[in-house]
Amino acid sequence: MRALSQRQEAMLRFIRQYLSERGRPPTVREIGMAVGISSTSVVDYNLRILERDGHLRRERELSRGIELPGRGAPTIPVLGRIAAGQPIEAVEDPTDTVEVPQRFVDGGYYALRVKGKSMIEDHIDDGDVVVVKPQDDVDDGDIAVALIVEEGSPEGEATLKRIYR
Amino acid sequence: MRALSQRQEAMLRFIRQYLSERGRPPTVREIGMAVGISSTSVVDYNLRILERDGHLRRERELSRGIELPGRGAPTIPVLGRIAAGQPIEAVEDPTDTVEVPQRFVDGGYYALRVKGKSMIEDHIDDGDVVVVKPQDDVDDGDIAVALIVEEGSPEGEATLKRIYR
DNA sequence: ATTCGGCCAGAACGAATGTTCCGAACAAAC
DNA sequence: GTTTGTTCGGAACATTCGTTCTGGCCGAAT
Repeated sequence: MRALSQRQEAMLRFIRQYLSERGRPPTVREIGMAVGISSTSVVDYNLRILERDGHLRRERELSRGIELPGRGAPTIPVLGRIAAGQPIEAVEDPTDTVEVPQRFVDGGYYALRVKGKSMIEDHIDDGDVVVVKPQDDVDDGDIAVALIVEEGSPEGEATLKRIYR
Repeated sequence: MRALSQRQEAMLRFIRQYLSERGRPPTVREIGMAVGISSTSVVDYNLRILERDGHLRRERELSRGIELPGRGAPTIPVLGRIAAGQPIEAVEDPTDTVEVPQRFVDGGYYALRVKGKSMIEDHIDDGDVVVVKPQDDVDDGDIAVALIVEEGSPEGEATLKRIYR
């Protein structure tokens, strides 16, 4: 681990800026163009150093295969589907996730995809994803996922409802 | 503008998910693989439809040249450099920007890159970017950008200081 | 002087990737 | 049935792009 050269600092700055402006990583040649390097081998050479020192990660043989650590919003999994009066469906796609603000990651929150337009008055449309916070007590007017545990139905049933009592 | 087919919906979902997980857009072939399309021409065909209907943008002849609208943190420009006891330098790179939380975009905030380690006790290091909120009155102990307007110096001078009085 | 390591340029190779062409299946309308 | 528009699959092509090879320059160490 050594100090970064001026060129390597410029490369890191450019990658950061390119990423936030364009939403995709730059290519080796784009980096070289930006920091005044004519040869792709030199860019590759310095990228290897930056990777060795932990300033970025690379996927080999992949176009634009540069990743900066600590980027991207955190995600939580979408555990199933929910609709008013319908049971929660099994998870269809285990890789289905949604981006959420940081405060949702460690609070036991989970997400469900809404099926149907029964909550359309609350701007919850078909296909929307609701982030659910488990809590025992609800206040009057809260929107809640009411879970009904039944015999023979290991998953139970759940509906999305506005609670009044 | 027509309703999206099931295939196009699946493509959009996959692109969104890939983007948030990997931090880069997928390739045409990766999209096809994910939604069960064997031919790249079919992916291209549907991507053109999605682009025509405004669901995404594409850069032609560019690998991973897919952009989703409304992505990425908002940015504000870095207007110059600042250092204790030194004048603000002219803007070197008009495309130099920093990502900021949403609340900074419309409050008149602007950003300056810090030169030197004179504020290192406040964890403001050389190369850091400070986001400045213009305000007339400062409280004791605030960190302020003090601007000194001079004759013959149209830009004025500014220093970064902690204010006590 | 010689050697060594760090840094660089130019060129070429091969894989990845976007684009295009051709033909076909299908449904709706006439 | 024929036509028309939409969607699709297979293949080929051209460009982009990551990697590698060869060699050169330069300062420090031997």
